[in-house]
Amino acid sequence: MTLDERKLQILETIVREYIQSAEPIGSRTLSKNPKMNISSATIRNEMADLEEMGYLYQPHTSAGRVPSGKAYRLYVDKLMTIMELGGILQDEIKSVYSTYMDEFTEAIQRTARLLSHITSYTAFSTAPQAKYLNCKFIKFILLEEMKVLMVLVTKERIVRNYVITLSQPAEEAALTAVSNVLNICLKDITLYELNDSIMDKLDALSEEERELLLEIIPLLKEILVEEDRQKVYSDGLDKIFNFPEFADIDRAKKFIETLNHQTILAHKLTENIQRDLSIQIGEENVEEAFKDCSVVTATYKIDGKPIGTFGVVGPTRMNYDYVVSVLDFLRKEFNAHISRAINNA
Amino acid sequence: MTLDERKLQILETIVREYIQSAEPIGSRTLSKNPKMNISSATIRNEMADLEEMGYLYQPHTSAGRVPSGKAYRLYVDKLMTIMELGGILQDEIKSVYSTYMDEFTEAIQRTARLLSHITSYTAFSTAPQAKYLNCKFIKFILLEEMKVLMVLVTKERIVRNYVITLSQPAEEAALTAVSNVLNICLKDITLYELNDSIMDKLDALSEEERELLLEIIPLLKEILVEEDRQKVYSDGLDKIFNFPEFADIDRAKKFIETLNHQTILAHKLTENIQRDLSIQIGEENVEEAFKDCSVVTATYKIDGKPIGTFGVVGPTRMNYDYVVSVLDFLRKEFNAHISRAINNA
DNA sequence: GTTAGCACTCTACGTTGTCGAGTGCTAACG
DNA sequence: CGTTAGCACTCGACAACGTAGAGTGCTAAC
Repeated sequence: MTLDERKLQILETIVREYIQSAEPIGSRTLSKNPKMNISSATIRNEMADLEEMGYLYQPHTSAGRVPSGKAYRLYVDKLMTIMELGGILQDEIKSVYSTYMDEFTEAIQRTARLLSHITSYTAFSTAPQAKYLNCKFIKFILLEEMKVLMVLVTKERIVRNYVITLSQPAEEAALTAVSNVLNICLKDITLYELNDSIMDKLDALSEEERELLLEIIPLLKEILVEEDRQKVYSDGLDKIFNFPEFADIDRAKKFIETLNHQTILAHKLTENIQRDLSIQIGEENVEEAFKDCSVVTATYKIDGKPIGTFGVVGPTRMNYDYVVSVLDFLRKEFNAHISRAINNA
Repeated sequence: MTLDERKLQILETIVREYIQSAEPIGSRTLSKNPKMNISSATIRNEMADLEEMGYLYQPHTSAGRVPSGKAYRLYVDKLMTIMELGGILQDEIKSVYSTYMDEFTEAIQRTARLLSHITSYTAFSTAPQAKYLNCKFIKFILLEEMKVLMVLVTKERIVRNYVITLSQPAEEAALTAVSNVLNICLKDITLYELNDSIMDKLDALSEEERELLLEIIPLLKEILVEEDRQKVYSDGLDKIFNFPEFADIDRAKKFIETLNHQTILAHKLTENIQRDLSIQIGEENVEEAFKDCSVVTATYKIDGKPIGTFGVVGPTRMNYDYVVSVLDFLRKEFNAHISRAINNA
């Protein structure tokens, strides 16, 4: 059996209507649709075929049909149309990014809020992974004899602080010397790329300074690992309650639980960081709580390199056309915003 | 009618049992309680009195009785006993604070997690209010010609960064001079107390430096206001689903919505910051979503001054004895932890 | 190949009846 | 006079039952 033109059209209509109504679609309802000028009996036959092919299923005998994950996948891959966002919406998004944001973190948090607001789904965003960030410079501030505050500023204007505990007292001057060496080595590379080339520079340092540097380098690497437990910001957790499929309290509980689990979420959001847009539908999600959800994410980039993501999660019955359109627009706006921020610098 | 000894005992038993079972308590059930050696008929009479006095009510005619807010209030004020925590629990709490935490923010976030974990209620904690923090020092780092990164370190070992945009280019040396003046003026006082005394020091500065300082001071004050939109960390949002009174999806939605509202929450948590422990029961809460919840908060202090809070929220049918015991212990441990951190410095 | 018609299925929903827990009232008891 | 046993009554929870309506699959006719 093949998916001919008519079957496709029927399937598309079912998906569209079901996304709207959340109610199983029956043959009679469908035949009333102005686009359909075939009888309900014919549609019944076609629907039976589509069910056999795995695109539809019935919650129970004598109910209408509901699209399966396979149907949504087909819809998303072949039938969906990305539309241009309305001017008002475009303006709203742009205005968020027009007020200049000094703090990158703030921009990424606001993006989650904006996203949830305009899509009415639960949204989230991830802070950039440390390994992808380009150092601008490192500065050390002596807090106490054995404690040093390291301030790390990246090209993307992300500021991070780390308190480092040393094994022996350090002096202000030595710290300055060490930071100078580090700043030269790290110029325009990521912390991740910091390699042994730094050893060449050791000659310029005094014995004491060298020891200090050798103590600090492993700590830098440690921070990297630490940081990979990535921060995730979410917004609109309550939005999930607007969907009848989550009226069941157990399901809602599982959902909220999972969304509060930073580690799971961080992994979920970055597994497709290589793609500009990624859509995962129902069973395609490995996480138990997302098996009846769809997750759509977009990747943001710096200098063409993907460094973080944002996205929404909602029922599989998601308004994919709209969500994808919004995410694609937002992705471009956000990239533009970052690049403005960096080049302004 | 007066609350005699027997009425009190009956009321106490009802509260205790209802907290356990979440089911209305009937006279027969109560008469079976070993502590009660009066018949169910007598209890019925007493219950009728207690209802008339406003301590109990019936969900419907032929149901048992349920404690009112007034009953919980009486229970909490007069009948409850704070117990000593079990040794294992004490150890668990202490171990969290024994690993030295460099970042204050981390400690406060972990406290929320710990609290939710050991009480099984939704927990939260607030970061300290900027106005209560004691400056240790301020440092400026020149990012670009017109942009300065201000690093603020407090005695409590809280590190904050702010990017400041200047009206005209600044030089490294001028920034150092300005930070020196500020560091002297702010020594051991809070940002909030920063007053005009600073004007006396202006003589020591060059014209250029003076202008810079005058530009930075208002920004400092602005940060103060900004910061008063206080950060709140929460944990165990999903815990609320464990209570049958929140099985209703609308109620759960309202709850999650409110808990995601930083501003409301921040206000809620700090309104009783002057008290070591505060308990708000049901209708005593002004927030709509908390009208059938109880909120218990504890205040943490530095040098005897209250600077922030943490606490839990759950159904009015809350295990007050346990929660208060935990919060009181945690409060003391946390205070001790902070004071260790500061004095170690 | 398409459609009308029909018997069939299953859920949602309202009705009805029963059970049990709990109450208030009254009368009797110590 | 406070306490208690007894009794009639109330009400929600729950199961059983019946009906309405939406939808299906199959068959026969177009």
